[in-house]
Amino acid sequence: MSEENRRLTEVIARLYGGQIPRLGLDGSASPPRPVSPLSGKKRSRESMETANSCDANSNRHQGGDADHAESFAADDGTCRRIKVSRVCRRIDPSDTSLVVKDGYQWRKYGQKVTRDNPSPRAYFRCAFAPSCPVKKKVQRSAEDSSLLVATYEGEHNHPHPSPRAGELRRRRGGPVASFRAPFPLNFLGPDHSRLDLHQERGTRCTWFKGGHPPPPPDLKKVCRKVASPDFRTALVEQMASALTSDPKFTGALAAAILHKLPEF
DNA sequence: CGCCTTTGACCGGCGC
DNA sequence: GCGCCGGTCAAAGGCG
Repeated sequence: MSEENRRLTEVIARLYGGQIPRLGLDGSASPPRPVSPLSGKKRSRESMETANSCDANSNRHQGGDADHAESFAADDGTCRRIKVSRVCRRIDPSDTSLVVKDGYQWRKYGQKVTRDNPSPRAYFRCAFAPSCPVKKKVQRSAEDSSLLVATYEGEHNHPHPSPRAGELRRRRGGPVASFRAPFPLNFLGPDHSRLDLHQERGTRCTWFKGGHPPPPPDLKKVCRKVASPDFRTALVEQMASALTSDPKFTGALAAAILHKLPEF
């Protein structure tokens, strides 16, 4: 039996060896492909080991904020394959939330303490589309508690929601919502006209000129103005200024930089 | 009120 | 056959 297992393992390794594509950090390099859902509740441990084969790679790059590796796991001995990818992120060791922000919406359906790691492993399903087969496991690295390892199984069968859309989506009551930015969302353009994005919920952003009540906005004009290099430069400068003048932001930035510095 | 998280129970594969 | 273990379910409580 074990001999047969060994031979099967070799066959699988030959079949899938060299077919592991590399993606960018956001995993967006390949278009979404339909993926067959896991048949039954479990996958074989052999498949899991295949999926985890990139561990060494991931841990080798702990200096970075995130690492990404990817593999395919065979399912039920058929030719169907499940895309498995891993993402490592460095987080605050005191942060126990087990949340890896990737732009998608996830619904937690379980948490378990595993044998090989004292920190709990959280199980998430994609909540953006009910039929989406993608699952995510998040667990702190056993060696480095400041390293969060997210394992993605399967591929999304829906377009990637914009990062903001993911955050904006309300917990209930429909897909549209407002969000509170950490800095004022009204900008002075190079000609001292003002774009005010800090509106009440349900209203569109409007364009102020000279601080007077706005005329009905001409959306095309607004878009042209926002797209102009002058306005974008002014926008970046004001955003940078707003961020750097916020003591909370500079404090967090300093802490993040200190965290990255090697210890001597 | 409805959605989300938590958490103990349960299920099924695997090794002995 | 039994126990271990990872993964999933689902009831209960929390929260906005």
